[in-house]
Amino acid sequence: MARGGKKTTNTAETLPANTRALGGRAKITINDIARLANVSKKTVSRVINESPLVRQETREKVKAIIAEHGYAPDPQARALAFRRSFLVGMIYDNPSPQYVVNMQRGILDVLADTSFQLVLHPCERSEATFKQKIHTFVSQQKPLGVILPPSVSEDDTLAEMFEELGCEYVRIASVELDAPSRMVRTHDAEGAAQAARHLASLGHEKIAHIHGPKTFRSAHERMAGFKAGLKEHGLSLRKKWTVEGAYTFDSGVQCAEKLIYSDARPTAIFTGNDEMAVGAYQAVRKAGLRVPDDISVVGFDDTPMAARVWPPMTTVRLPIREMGQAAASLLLKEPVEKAGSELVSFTPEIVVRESAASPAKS
Amino acid sequence: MARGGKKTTNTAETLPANTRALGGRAKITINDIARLANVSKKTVSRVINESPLVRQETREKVKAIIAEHGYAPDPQARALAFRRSFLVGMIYDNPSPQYVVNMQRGILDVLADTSFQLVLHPCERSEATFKQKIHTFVSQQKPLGVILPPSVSEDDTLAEMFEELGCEYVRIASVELDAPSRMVRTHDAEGAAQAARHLASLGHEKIAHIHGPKTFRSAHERMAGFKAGLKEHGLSLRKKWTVEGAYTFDSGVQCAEKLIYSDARPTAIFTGNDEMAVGAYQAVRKAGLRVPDDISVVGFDDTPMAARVWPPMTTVRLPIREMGQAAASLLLKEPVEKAGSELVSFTPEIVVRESAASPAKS
DNA sequence: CTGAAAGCGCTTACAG
DNA sequence: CTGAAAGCGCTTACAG
Repeated sequence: MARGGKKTTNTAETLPANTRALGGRAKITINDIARLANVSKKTVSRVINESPLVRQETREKVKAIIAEHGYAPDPQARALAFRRSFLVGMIYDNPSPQYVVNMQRGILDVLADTSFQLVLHPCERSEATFKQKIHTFVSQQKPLGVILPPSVSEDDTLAEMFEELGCEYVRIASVELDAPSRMVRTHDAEGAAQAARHLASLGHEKIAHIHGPKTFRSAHERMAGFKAGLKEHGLSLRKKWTVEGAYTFDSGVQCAEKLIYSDARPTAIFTGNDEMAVGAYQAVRKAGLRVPDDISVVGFDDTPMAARVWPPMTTVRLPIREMGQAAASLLLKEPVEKAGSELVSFTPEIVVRESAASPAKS
Repeated sequence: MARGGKKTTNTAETLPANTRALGGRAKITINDIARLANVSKKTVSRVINESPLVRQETREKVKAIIAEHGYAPDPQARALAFRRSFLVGMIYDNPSPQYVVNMQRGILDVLADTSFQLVLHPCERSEATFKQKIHTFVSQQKPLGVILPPSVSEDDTLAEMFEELGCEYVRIASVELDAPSRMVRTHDAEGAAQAARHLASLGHEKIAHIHGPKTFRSAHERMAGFKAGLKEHGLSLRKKWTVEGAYTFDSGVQCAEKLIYSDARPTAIFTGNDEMAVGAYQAVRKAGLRVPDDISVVGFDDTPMAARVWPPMTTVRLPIREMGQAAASLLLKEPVEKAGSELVSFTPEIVVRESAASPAKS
């Protein structure tokens, strides 16, 4: 048995002092495993990285010793040698906390049993240093990949930057912006069309829409789908009933108030997301009116909040957590496996609760 | 000028091929800075790490060259040499998404302009592998430190584990569990007492409390404070009006229904957190009753949701984001600086909105 | 105050 | 299928 370390002058007693971690017991390394298995560290490395170039027998022997000693390779050392860390970044500017937390959960579901960690990188597209900060983040941390929910996902120049930096990415968006292996697509237009059909079939004609910011592609998609749905019923979205919000609660309140206090008050409002829908609820109530008796409200996303407000909100469900899972799965798969596979996509579906009813006869 | 690299046989033209990152331009390293500044790499290292053992003149020269070339040391290489990464972990089991997202924001506020990254580590205290997973996370990733919101923060054996692993930690809790340098303390009892005083002064006598799970110290603190507040007004919390929830919306609905359909219906409910308060709203409405006309509801936390429900909720505000900031600041400060400083603490304050009113005369 | 040597724990590139 | 050498980009430990 080759028991000699590289420093043959060190006795077994003097070695541990060098190898003890801060306050911990001596940490086992690839060298220990190699010595115990009577192979080179390179072979251990091959086993760790699942290289096919290892004899079955050798592989099993090494694996057994790894398991026996509970050895796990050091992520920092691997990162340095690989020039790539074991981190997955989530880069986001979405203002809805529910959206953010659900997506995190989805990603974490997939990362849970891997050696990858989720690192958060919030940002502001309006900041001048927006891209530079992301560039610094990626070139410093060298994550395996990044996951981009809207609206960050919609920025093509950002995608090019990741490409140049050799960083994998998955874009979650309502438009097919990239190769299938880099996309999780949501059919927002179809979801919005369902909302339109629902309101139209309840008998509404005075229908308003509070859409998200123009900088979000989803805002355009949802509006377009909504218009298409109305058209099927011979209706159209009037300009005076089309208001731009910011996907935030406060903007929902303000936009809904604009509609409520206009000369021609609509009987139904479809909002670009649930946050704004809850804002609309607030405005309706402040005005002494009721949902849905006086004004019907339909949201988008089906965040947990939608079922918790009163009346429970009719909204279009986007499976955000599952989308996060899908994005993380795409990132972790080998390029070979996902090549040729079709696009991963999700079609939202309307969840009918109690915030939309037939308009009062007036 | 010493222009020779270590491989003097390489010409300037052949070097870049070795030093190019995946798809990127040649990356500048500590060796380049050392060569350009005409000092050893060790001296550059000293400047990076702000060692006082560098002559002012030398320091400035090196700093200028670092700035000129936009050099930033490689975090993975530093982590390997330091045996400590540039990550900050947030280890949490709090079921409230709003709480989680607000705390993340607070932490990120502080980490934003540093070289530290926030890594998420959700967990389940009920799982058998709970501690083992955290142990693996910490010993693998070697974060600079971890931030522990309740209820993870309340586990003393966990704190000991971090100590043994040589990992810094900050515990956010409603009880003084640790040294001031490792604690962000919240005076939950005082906040709950304010809720009690408020309800008592409105004239309520039949007052119920839906508290959080017994595994959360905050649940005990809030209940104790609430009882103390009631006592000041000659009131006491009756056992039949004391129900244990799980800090979740659903448990709030169930517990409130138990109270509503009991023989003796209370006129006011104080819940251990806002999630459960919103659940109580739901139960009240399902029963055909109104908040606050039939039953007053007071929450705890003042998450964004509290102001968005109808009627806007009276609740006890805990500055969660600021608590996250405080915890991150504690973690990043040098041990010397924070030693001797007093305990960082936050006292919650009641926010009076519209969900609590005087009970109807019956 | 400064530097040359050795090392952190892995992988790449090369050779057999 | 396997291994010895060199290297990833930093810091520690030691010497001056």
